[in-house]
Amino acid sequence: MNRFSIRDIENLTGIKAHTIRIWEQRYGIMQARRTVTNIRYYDAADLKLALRIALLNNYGYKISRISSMNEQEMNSLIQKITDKDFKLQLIVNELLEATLAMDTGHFELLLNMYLKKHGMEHTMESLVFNFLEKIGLMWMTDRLFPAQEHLVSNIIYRKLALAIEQLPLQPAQTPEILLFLPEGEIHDIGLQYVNYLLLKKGKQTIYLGPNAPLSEIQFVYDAKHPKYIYLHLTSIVEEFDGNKYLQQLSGMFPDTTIFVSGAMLTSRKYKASSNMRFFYNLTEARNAIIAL
DNA sequence: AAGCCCATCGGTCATGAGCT
DNA sequence: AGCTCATGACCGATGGGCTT
Repeated sequence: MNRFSIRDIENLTGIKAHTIRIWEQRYGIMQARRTVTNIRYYDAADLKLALRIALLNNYGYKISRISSMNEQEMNSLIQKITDKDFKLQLIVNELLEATLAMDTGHFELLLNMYLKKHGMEHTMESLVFNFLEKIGLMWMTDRLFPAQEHLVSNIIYRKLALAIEQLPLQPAQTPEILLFLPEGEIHDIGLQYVNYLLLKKGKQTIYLGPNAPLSEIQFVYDAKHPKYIYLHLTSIVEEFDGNKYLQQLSGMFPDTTIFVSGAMLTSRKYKASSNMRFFYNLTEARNAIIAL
């Protein structure tokens, strides 16, 4: 945990592992410590530096130039660059560093600054999802303590809840869309964000949230008769038979259009029933759902 | 301007060893 | 056994600088 392999660094920075080895060899940067069996490993401080180097390198700085800089030079150079994408990546990196350091104060400060400047939608779509993608990568490979992930996702969740709270109350009408995550799926920031967008558009929603068993869906459905159902599948648990689950769901609510999103749907074994619409990423799903 | 040389960068391949 | 990692050799693309 919080100890990274060269592959982790590759995934998080986008620099190929071999290139990292070559840079280390040729320029002496990103020096790794080694296990007793000579395998490279990196800590949070190494990752922080690697992210900076990757950022500058992507921006066009030659590695020979970067490797000749000391930390202060690098920092002042980074501060000078005003390119939008560069700034965004920089903040994503800072969020990542704050997460590893469990510096919730700094994390919230960064998030608040961005929210104030860009608003909820832009913050979620460009900053938060970008950040969550990297966090997800670390989470899936056990590079992050669950507590570290929880601390920061709670902050994001709180911002969303506050934004929802501040929306004007809608007059009661037929609920249009039921949102939930299946049992075992606990990461509902994306779902809550879709909920926020729908509410903002004046749609009625029923938000069942994460970890919702089918019996509960049935119960709520019978009482509220939503026009649409939306669910997102994030993490694939070994025991979870997605196809069987989706077929079951489709059979339970044959007259309701069911929207499903999640990267796992790209696998060929998943087939959408006639009342089901698949979306391979959250952005597509979001756009389709708010257009309802 | 065109041609050439050379350094730099980053990619592939082969090989041997570690990991699960 | 099959994947992952480390290393070295080599190769092609690029670009700066120099000569013709």
